[in-house]
Amino acid sequence: MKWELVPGGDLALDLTLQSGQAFHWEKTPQGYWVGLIGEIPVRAREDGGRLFVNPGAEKIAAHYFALDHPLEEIYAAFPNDSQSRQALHACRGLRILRQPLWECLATFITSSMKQVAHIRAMSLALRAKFGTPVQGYPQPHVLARSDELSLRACGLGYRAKHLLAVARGVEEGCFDLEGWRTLNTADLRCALVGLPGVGVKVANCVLLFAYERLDAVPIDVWIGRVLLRMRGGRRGTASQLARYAHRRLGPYAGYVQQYLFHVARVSPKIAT
DNA sequence: CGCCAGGGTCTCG
DNA sequence: CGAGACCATGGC
Repeated sequence: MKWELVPGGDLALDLTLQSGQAFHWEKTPQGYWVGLIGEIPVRAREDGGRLFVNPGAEKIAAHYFALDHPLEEIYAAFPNDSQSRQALHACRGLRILRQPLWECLATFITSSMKQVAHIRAMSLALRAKFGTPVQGYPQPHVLARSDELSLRACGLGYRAKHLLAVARGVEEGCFDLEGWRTLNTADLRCALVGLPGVGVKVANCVLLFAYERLDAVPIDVWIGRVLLRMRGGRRGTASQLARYAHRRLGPYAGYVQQYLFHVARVSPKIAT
């Protein structure tokens, strides 16, 4: 099997693909990952922090895995508390992906009140039922011509209505996901929150994982617990927690959040 | 069986 | 504005 080295280093591929950003990658018994970047089939493996992919996929992989993110600068901006430092130590090389807009938005619309394994199951079911021959994430126009019952058959439950409505809005041109790239983060968040089934949390996931807004902080139940501990047990409203996270976690708050999230989720019992 | 999950929306005070 | 009910599904 042929492999090409992708220039750039310091990538922890397992952590990156297991940290609840993208849900369709699969690790083979041979130890490499297979998946799709958009519609392009890609296999990838990591050795000593360096990324190797199938010939021809170097460019798209470098972009998707964000090998250009300045990790040392990001780490220098990490907050200096024990939780953040421990998370950094445990997750060094974990990168925030640059995902295609639609599939990121769609998968996180289906994510509400679901565990990571369930989100993966729904994503795979949608790809199998509606996807292209290579089972890329079904495009908006495909879902737009479907119906709520067919989406529910993929395990979406009440989320089916939201996904269908957003797919139809994108297809009709009401929701210009690509055009919204030029908006500043606050305006972009407002635009996303205007979509059915998209609240602040899902909007921040899409801001962070697809729109390259590395200061966006999705606050789910796990990060909520982390912030609760950071605040010494003091609770707060959603907007209070958001302000606190932004101030406390710094200019790359989204990166810090992802490291904290992964550590909390993988080893929930370890209290620091 | 009860509890929980990378929540959003609507209603009521 | 803030709290609570409700929404489906699957794993444990």
